Amino acid sequence: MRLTRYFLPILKETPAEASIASHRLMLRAGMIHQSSAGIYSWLPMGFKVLQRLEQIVHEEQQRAGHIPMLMPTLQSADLWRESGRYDDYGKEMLRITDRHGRDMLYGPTNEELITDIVRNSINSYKDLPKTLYHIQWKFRDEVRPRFGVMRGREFYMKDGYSFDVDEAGALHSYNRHLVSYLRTYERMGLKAIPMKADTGPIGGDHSHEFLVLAETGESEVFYDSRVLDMSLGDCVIDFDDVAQCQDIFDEFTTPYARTDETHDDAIFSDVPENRRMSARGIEVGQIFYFGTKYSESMGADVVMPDGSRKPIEMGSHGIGVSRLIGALIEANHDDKGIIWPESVAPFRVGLVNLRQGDEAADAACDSLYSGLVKAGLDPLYDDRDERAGAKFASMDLIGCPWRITVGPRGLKNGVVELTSRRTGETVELSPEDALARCVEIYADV
RNA sequence: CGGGGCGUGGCGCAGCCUGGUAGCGCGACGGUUUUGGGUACCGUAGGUCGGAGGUUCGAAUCCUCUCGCCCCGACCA
Repeated sequence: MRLTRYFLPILKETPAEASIASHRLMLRAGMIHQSSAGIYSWLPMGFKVLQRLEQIVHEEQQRAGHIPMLMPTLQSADLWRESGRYDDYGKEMLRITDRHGRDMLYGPTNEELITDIVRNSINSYKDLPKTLYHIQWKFRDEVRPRFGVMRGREFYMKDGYSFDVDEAGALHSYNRHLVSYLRTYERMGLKAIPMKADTGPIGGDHSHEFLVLAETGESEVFYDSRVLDMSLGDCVIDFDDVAQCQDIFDEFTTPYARTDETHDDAIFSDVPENRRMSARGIEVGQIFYFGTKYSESMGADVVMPDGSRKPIEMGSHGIGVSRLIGALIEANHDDKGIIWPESVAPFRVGLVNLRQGDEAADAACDSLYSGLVKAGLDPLYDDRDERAGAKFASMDLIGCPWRITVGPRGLKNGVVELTSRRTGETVELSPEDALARCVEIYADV
């Protein structure tokens, strides 16, 4: 993309309403525009990042064997009356009446809808297990939306629902989700720690929240510093392998890691003192096995081999996709701007022409630009007639992980510069080598 | 839902207390200049001062109501 043809409304000054880094930087980098409290338009740059995250989530979900679909945002109140949640949910649920006076609502989540679909089409134990998911906009009418997309009223979320015959199957689904989430966050360059979560009125042991450590996080967390060293890395995972998923689950959930909701000082004190940490965290996902709460109240059951009927064992599992962008920026920025991890960068390489209009510089940039495009590196070419300082500042703000700088001075010696946004390190290379180096960097991203 | 704050050109703000018909910086536009980390200068355009009502000869400014937004807390993912 050539910057002169793009829509990137960069702000030089910080808008007054933004108090935390991610919100400030998203506004300044022209990623979002507030439409009303907790509701945002996603401008082209922000939308691009959102799509990158969405793509990773889709790939990892499908890798784990989960099936994509799409449910509507508007739902009928009748289904929610069946489950009993229409009255329980309170004012957070946005209620709407259509022209015929029917009660509708903007979905804050989709258990009822998916249970309705499944009960209509799944009748036998032979049809299970299944995990269906979608990525769709949700609305929760928060009392106090804040921090930009971190706590919006409208937000984009992947929510998946697992359906199993029995508890053992449901627990495998649960473990499988935990493993797939670990992979998902790792791919995004994020350290998200699974922490034992409160299961609320339904009870049970089986809920974990995934927390990204950040000073601006809304939850207080306590953990054994050992969790920070754990990663899946290149581990090959067979998501149908019950034992392997269980092992990974055990490995990652054994060290102490809890939010203030489930924190227990007595257990925490068993952690060696030098590893006992407390911090703040942003919740970017949650998995939950809740058994038959909805299948019983809504009559979703299957016929078993012996001819009896059994309510389906269910779980629901969510990743806050729009919130993740906030979390990513909180975890990856400096005073100049955003520092995108390679895997989620809206543009993978920034190309800066220091002397627009200079014949040699323009030609070198054009050639590099088409090379980068051909290599699938999705470059952003700053071809504005601006001074070097302004171009550098813009690139630093929007956070392209790599920047190729082209100017007459370097070209005289046959070189351009390749700079890492994260380290600031610069190397001089021939244009061909700079391109090759970028291809190499992104080879396995 | 309790507490606090703010609405004035696209953005950041001053003016309000002590009423006299709106100003600064950034940005935009036109020019000159400059050219490897947000260049300097000259000029131009752009505002029913969130809205409604009231007081007054006169309201951005005072009073009442209202809408919107932000922050702290409680709540929630």
